[in-house]
Amino acid sequence: MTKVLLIDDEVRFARALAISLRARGYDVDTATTGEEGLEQAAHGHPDVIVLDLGLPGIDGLDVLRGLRGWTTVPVIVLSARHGEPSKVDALDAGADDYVTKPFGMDELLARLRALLRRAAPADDEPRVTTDDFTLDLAAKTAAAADGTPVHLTPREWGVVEVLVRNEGKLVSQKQLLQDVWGPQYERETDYLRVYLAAVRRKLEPDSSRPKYFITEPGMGYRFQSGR
Amino acid sequence: MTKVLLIDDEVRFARALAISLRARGYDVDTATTGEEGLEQAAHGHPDVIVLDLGLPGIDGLDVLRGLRGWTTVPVIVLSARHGEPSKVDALDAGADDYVTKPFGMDELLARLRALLRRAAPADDEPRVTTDDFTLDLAAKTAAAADGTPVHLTPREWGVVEVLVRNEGKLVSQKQLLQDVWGPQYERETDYLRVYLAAVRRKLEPDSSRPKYFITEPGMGYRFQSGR
DNA sequence: CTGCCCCGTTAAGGCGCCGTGAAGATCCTT
DNA sequence: AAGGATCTTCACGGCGCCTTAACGGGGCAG
Repeated sequence: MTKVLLIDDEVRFARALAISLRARGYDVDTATTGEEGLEQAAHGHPDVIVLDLGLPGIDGLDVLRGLRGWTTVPVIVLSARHGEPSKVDALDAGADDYVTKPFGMDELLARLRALLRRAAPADDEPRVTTDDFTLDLAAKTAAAADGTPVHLTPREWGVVEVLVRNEGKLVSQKQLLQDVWGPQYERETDYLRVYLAAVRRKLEPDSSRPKYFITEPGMGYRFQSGR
Repeated sequence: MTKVLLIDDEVRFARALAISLRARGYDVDTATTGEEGLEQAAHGHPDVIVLDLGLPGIDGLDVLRGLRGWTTVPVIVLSARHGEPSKVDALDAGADDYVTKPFGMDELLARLRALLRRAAPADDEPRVTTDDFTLDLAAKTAAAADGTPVHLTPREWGVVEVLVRNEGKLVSQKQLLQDVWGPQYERETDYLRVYLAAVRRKLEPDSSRPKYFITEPGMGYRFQSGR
């Protein structure tokens, strides 16, 4: 299900929007401050973010920049300001769209659809098969070669998913930590050692000699399916 | 260069916009009817299309649908109509953005930038191939001519990456040390000798007679891909 | 011819990084 | 409130990478 993160301090408006979104089959997270928004963005992995610029505390643009430091998730900015400079600033700070209040709910939803259509293109096979196991990224299920299901915890899935989506490519420790745990965890390399060990124990035929989840010392990790 | 196709029948407006775009380094094609626009879209391979809905003849929405039948090129729709239904229709017909006239030129340009940023992350392969080896800088993989993988350590990758990104150009020892080891190491020329030797041993067919990683005595090093 | 500078080569030492097991903390369900 | 599953934190041992040093060769100038 598509998950929308809504960052807005106007509770009444946010609630109305959340209801509209849920009625149309979206999953909705909400945050009422910039800090909370950044936190939830890292934690909840939304598919799109709706960000109101008129937040108390942190400036909305700083929230946007904080997001863009580590993620390319699509962002629609809402604002009561009509001034053109603020539009340009927001768009150049990394926003994908900018909607001025007041606006029609239907328009916002249409812009959401347009953005999701663009940003989530040809979702090719979220399915990976090797000689020793099968992964279905969409269904979040894993199975050994003989078909017996393998259970992975959420963190383990996070690690596996990032690596598999970058099959063959090296994923730096920093990027892996940012994608799975969030931007403020980029130094916790301990986690990676522990979770790579867990993933290997569950998926590799010989976890002491990994075939699929390869360590590149000092750089990061790599998933390779064949060979 | 980024090419913009501008489909608009208001000649004065189109001309002004074209001038603004060209001044900012875009390549601009123009069309004044829907038919011409479809023709040019097929013929000119634009990177983004700006489409005015208020065209004579063919309805603007039909132009949009005609485009979406065969291409996913980003489209920004312009319109004088303020009605919300038309926005929703256009966005659902495949438009990526919808701007209502009158609007500021800066806003349109900012929306153009945002859209291009999202739609064209088509990072062309950062891949280098020679007769004796291939390098994939993004994936951080190296392979010999016969396909057998070659393992490079982080420092070795650092050296190779700086030299390859400056293909053909001389890179001074100081710059190489600063880029790979950091500014405080700019005098440690010992490192370069050791690591160039390692890189050559792993990549050059005859490491005693380098073809690719050339020493310029007293100055620095150079990577050349052919000959 | 000879001394110097610069570069290539090799090897050894030490340290940082990684894998592993386990225990405490935290979250979630019953 | 209790129990299990999951996440975080820590310490230890081993291996690979980085650093450092020593030696030899080639080019150049005196």
